[in-house]
Amino acid sequence: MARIIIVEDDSWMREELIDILQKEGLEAIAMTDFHDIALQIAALAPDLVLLDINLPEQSGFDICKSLKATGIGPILMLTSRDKLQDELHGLHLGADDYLTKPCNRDRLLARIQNLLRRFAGQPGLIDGGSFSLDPNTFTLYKGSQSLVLSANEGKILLALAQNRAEVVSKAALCECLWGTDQYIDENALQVNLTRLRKTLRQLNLENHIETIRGQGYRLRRQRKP
Amino acid sequence: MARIIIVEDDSWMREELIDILQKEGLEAIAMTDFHDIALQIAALAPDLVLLDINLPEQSGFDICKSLKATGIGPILMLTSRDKLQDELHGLHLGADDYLTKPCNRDRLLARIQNLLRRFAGQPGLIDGGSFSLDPNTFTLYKGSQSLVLSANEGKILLALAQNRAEVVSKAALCECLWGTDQYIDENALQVNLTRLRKTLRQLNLENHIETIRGQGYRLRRQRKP
DNA sequence: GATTTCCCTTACACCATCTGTAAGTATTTT
DNA sequence: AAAATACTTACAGATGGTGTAAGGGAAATC
Repeated sequence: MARIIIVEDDSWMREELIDILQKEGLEAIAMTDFHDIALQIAALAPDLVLLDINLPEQSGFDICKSLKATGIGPILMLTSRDKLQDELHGLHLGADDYLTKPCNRDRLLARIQNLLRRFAGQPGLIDGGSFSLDPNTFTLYKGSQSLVLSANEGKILLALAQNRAEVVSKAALCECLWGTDQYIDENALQVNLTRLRKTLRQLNLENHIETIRGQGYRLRRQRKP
Repeated sequence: MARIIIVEDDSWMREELIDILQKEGLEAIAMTDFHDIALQIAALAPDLVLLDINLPEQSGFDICKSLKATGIGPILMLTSRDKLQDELHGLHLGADDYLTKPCNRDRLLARIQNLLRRFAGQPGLIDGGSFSLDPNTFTLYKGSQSLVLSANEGKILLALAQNRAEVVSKAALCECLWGTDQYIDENALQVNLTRLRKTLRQLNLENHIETIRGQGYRLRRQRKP
């Protein structure tokens, strides 16, 4: 369950936000403005921070800055519509998204889900040496080219890329594909490996999966690091 | 073709970057550091800015700040590995991604493509009233739920959402589906509409597409704005 | 060098999804 | 009531992902 911290001084608005989030099964923690709030927030390790920009003590922008300095996840800023233009440049500096108040409930939730999704995949691409792999979408990047792998291809390549230059056993790969409870066939793995190799060839990634007879497979080290 | 502006004072590095980008079919424009560079960059309307952080005149971070203030697209920062820690907090404040020098060519390109992709979809979600629609992926958001529409469903809903509360003619929707050159069938449109309505029901979006007999269809105005 | 063991490839069938066609039903208008 | 318009359902083709099965190939072993 995603944990969301709300920083908002208007009590009515605050309650409304909590209500909206909790009804969607999100963990909502509300805070009012106070000194050193950024550290407190960071300690709670939220998945997202909902930050009002009009706070009495300090500007939401300052908090945003502090939060980002601690490496905290996505920040969604709230601002009133009539002040939008004044503050837009500030928002762009730190926030990951912003929304004007009053805001549509579903719009707010959509943005939140969007941000959670976007940041769920951090720390981002897996480095496979001569290519990169998005572990969430199984999108494979090489140079300016990219393609989306099928589920099975993605699982295998991810397992190999996560243990780069290490041998990964067939059993381990089978587990990646079908879990522990279900055992399909080592031949099925073999077929999927062939398919993956064929797909890799589309991006000129030939001979990148090395066979270690009797042990398993591993990614060949890249040519030029 | 994506236009990328490079801000880098080291001539060797600059040429290398230009070379890498151009070989990938990207439009590369290189600039060295000078006063008011941000305005010049903004005038070129780049799709991405590749920004070195160690510049003689001013810090890359300042440029980043100025660029973001003008609403310029994604910024990818370059920093040398040994100064990474010193500057990480700065990068987080403005840049959309960062990379350490020296960097792997493919890794650089992968990041660039990633950013271009991420920002291609701006300004983001289409507001459909009681739902939101990502016009690029045809992902439909309502509350915390979401699902991915098929291509045809997405095209229809997008056309309706873009003209919210306006009647969209069948002919216009047909054009959205199959273009001007190919005319399939109004019945085919009808079937796809039924399918879209059925899919919308999965998110409890009932009766959201209104039929205007003899004219076309329109999105019903949302209940609570 | 022959045999065995392991690895690889190919072709097939199944399933799911998306799609247009066609026929029939329901609703509104005249 | 009849006609026009809108809707629903079922069907078939196309595509893509998947496991199965059978056979070819390469490497190790004897």
